[in-house]
Amino acid sequence: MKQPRIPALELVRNPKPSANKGRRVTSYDVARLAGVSQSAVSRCFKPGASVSKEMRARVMQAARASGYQPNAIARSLITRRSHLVGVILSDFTNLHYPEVLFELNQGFSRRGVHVLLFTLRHERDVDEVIERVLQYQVDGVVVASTLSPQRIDYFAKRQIPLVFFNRSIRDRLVSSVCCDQAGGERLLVNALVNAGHKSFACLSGPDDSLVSIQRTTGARDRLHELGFDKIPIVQGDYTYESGQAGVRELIVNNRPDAVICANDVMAIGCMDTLRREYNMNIPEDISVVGFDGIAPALWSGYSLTTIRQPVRQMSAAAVGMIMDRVDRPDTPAEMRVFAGVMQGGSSARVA
Amino acid sequence: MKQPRIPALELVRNPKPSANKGRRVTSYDVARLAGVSQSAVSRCFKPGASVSKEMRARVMQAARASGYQPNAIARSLITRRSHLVGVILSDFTNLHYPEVLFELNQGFSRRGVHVLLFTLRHERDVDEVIERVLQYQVDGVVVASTLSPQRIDYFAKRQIPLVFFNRSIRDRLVSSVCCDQAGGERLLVNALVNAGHKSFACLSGPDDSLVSIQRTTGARDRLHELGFDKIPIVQGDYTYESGQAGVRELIVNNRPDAVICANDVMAIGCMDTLRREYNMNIPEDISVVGFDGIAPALWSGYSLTTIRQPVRQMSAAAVGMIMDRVDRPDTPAEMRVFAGVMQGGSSARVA
DNA sequence: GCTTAGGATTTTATCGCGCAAGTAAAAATA
DNA sequence: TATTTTTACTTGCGCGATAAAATCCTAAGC
Repeated sequence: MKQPRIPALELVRNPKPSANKGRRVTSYDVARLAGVSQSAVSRCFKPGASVSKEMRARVMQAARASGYQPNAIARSLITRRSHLVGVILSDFTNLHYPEVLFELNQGFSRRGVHVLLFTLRHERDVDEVIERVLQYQVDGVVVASTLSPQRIDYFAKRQIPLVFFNRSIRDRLVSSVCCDQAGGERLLVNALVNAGHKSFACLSGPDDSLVSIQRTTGARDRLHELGFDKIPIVQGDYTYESGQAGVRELIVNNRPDAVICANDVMAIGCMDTLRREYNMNIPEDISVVGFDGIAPALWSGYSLTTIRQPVRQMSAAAVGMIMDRVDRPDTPAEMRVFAGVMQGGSSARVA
Repeated sequence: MKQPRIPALELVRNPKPSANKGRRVTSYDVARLAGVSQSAVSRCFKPGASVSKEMRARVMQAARASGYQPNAIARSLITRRSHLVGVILSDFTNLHYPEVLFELNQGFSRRGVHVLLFTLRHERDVDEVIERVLQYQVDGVVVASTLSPQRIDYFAKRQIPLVFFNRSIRDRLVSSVCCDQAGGERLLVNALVNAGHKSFACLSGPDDSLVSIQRTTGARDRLHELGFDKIPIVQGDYTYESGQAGVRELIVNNRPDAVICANDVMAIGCMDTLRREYNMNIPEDISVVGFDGIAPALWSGYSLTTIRQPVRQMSAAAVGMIMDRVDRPDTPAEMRVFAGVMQGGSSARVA
């Protein structure tokens, strides 16, 4: 049975075209204004669609006149592509993360994808946050935190691209972009040992941080290989203050001639404390090395010897991996490990 | 020829409930699993809806079993509330912005609203970026950049809440949250003058930055009031390097005994250069002051005397203003100006 | 010259993405 | 029976994909 043409639907939709205060302008409005069908408007906004020149001109003019902008939300419902990605980071006190976020955002933005940002106060909040991310039908998720295996399974089953940033999972291979933490530490240790340092100490991050463990054990293992045993390790939490507190403890108990810090911010805390509270000269009296390569490490007041993570390349890789898997969902998981590069400074005597 | 009605719609929708690989779970799926209607499922996820205990339990169990999460995109289409806000910031090299972003994100997150992040390479890109933000039907926009009057009109007409962060518009009152830039500079100048400084110099930000203009003219005007004329001003761009370059120029040409920097990062660049290149003691030989109160200003290596912007309060205010206007669109525009607080350090002799 | 078949192109009509609001109906309670 | 709670049905948010219809173009045929 044939439906009769729906009468005057347009009038019902928008009783007074002039009084659309606060109302959104839809493609119907533009269609009516241009005297064409709604789908014609739709095709005009889709690159590569077959539209005649006159039609496109007329529609575009009507669109401009009415201030029409396609509704990305409605569009994503039908295309099943939101052009949204979730980025989940822990905190910003570690100055490394803002740099990562900036690069990720730039990378996605260039591809017409937008970043939905989530920051965690504690890594254990991640599961609750993930649920909220997923409700927005993001095209993918970049996460700098660990996830439960069930959660990872869920992503796999739903075929939602997921890339870990500087995290990897023991049991299975998941897509991730990492910096070679242990390798970086080995570079630092080699340089310190070659320069004649004899007693070492480590300042680690929080013990639920995999990155911290990788770095600290990387350094310790290499020291063991080179014949240095019983390396004292003090635990910090990546903050400046914990760098200060940690080095005080080390100075009192161990008086090392090289302090290996699990990140730059703590290394900077160390340096300030060594100079101002213990009147030590760096690197003559003691060497300090960090990890990350944050901007302040380059400030001439510190000139920190550290391992710079190639943040730009790593971010570009993460973006690329997400987008590849968006286009072809069966792309297999891949781990990409980037070498950190030693950034010579003057906070350590190195060979 | 007329198509026959598609039969067995549910079966077409999801041929094999068990094999829904990659397919989204919808409220229909949950409804079928729980043996209820789709609207019942919908109401179970709406707080305050009238649903019997047994029904809710059954639905929730089915939801859990199938891994159902409501589709926020589809929901927002009908409710006209996306629970998304756009945050537009310029760059991250100024370490102040990550702090702002973090606080904004926390504030919105607590209210169940999510941040869509946009960063500008140049402030002039803002119009293009705004269009993309609006396509996502954001509930509001927080922007730390200037906007054209037409664009502001557009927001007003569409009744989209818009709050400027540390920007205000000359011609009309728009909703904004600001720090009292000039007032902060006056505090600094007063303290410097009282401590006996005689020759001053300013290091400004880029000349398209309203904030920089407000700060630098604020300082200069107060100096004029106190009888100090002809204050040399060197222009920087808020970066560490421009702080270094700027102070070199000042030392060669003017040799001031107090340098007033338009932000902390430049002030830090100044300090490092004065100490390392000119062997000067701070604050004995020269005083340096900044503005913002970023975390590194508190590092004991700098202990910068500066004006701390109350970032947390300002962000909370911005969040509140957006949300108020979301709930009641006719809330009038309001400008909230927060006092910066002087953060005593040891980078300047102050009274 | 005009007409028309046949194909290529453009345009229109319809449907549904997933959900929630409104309304009508049914069940439970007073 | 009258009232309240709970449930089911229908519709439409705004748009894009699809298929159907309309239009245009070309060239053969008279």
